[in-house]
Amino acid sequence: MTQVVEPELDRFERSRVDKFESRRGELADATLETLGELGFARTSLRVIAQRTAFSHGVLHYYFRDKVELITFCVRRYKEHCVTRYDEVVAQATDADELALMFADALVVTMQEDTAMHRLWYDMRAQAMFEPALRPTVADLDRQLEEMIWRVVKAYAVLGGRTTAVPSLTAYAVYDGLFENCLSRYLAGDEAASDQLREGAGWLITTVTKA
Amino acid sequence: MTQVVEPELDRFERSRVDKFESRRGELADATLETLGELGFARTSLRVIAQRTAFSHGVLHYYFRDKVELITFCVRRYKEHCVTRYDEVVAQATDADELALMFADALVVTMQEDTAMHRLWYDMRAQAMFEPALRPTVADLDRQLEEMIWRVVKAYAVLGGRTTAVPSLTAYAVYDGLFENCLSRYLAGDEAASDQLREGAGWLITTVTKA
DNA sequence: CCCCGTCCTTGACACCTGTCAAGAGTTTGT
DNA sequence: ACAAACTCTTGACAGGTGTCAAGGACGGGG
Repeated sequence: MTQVVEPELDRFERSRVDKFESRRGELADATLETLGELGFARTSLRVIAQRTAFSHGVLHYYFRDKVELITFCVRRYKEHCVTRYDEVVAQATDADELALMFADALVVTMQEDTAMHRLWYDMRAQAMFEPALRPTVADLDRQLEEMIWRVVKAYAVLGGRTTAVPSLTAYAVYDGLFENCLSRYLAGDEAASDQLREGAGWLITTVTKA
Repeated sequence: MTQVVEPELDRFERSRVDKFESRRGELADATLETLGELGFARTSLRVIAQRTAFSHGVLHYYFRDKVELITFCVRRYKEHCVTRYDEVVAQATDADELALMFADALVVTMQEDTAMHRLWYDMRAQAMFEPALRPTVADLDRQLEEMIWRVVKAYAVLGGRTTAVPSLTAYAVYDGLFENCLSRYLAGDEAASDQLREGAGWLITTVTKA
């Protein structure tokens, strides 16, 4: 009996859950888009809903409250960007090539995913005031640190070098460079991209040593 | 006639203006305190006034609107911190001493002026979304860059070295390190101070070269 | 003494926020 | 075809926001 009925229910249940999750994702994407454009403080549920085919009430059908919606969005965003440079690491055959490809990848993502990066820096700043955001931010920060560290280690291995600083420090300086350039890029500074490229190239030689 | 009356009026006018400016400063200090504690998004005029001896209406007597209040506060804050390390530069007699004193000064200000630094990072993130804030933030950013650059140049001169990167890059990496450590310090990470000290010591040797 | 300018309070305004209950509309199972 | 479950809309709520006009309190000059 259970062998016959349960799979039926499972399939059924799964499709229902899938649909639910799919709509959650749809709403989360609209939320991310709005957050990236307006920033944390200026984004309201009504404005988010305005960018979907639905009305503002639907957000409370799919998410308990604003906090759950936003944490869901951040986790979704995380998956998009936390392995961004892994294929660069995989493809590069020597240290110099890796350095160039990595610097280029940084520039490209700064130019293409500008709004999402800006949102990330906004969220991290908000986390300094709102302890509720800290676990999520700290988790994402750690993953970004590991991502940078994979690049640095790969560069060291390919170039026969060793790392010169802890991964935390390496991440911090790369992040500072990126944030600085992003800020200038947003303000219309044409030189920001080149500064990022050159800064990244210089950094990878200094966080490692012969 | 004019020689007699005008100075009287001037003195009179000056004392009136002085009182006005003094109260503006008083209100701005309360505003800064509140901003540092609550952050940009969560600070309202009523909460600010609650921290003074006055009611919320007084803010519109001394400031045209919220934007003028906040820009006034930021310029006031700027003066406090933009020459913070100049005496370190003046006192140090050799490169190693300068490096140690600078690193210590960074740690001390992170620990003592935590709220103000947090506010600064908040404001800079908000400026990415609000073009109205960008001129003020860009101006302060440039002054901070110059402040760091004075330290780096002094280190280079004392140690018989030359600078290895543009001042923009030097500032960006120092800033990234500081922001990262501040964030961890706020979250209660005991190691943040040491990480900042060591990171700063390492950085000053890498943004210069023999 | 009274008046007038300065300083500050009070109370209101229009608007926006997150939240949620009540109920439509739609799909699904029987 | 009927009923039940799911999906979504509507409208309201309590509270918060920046802003400003009206007016009270105070103090020095006529």
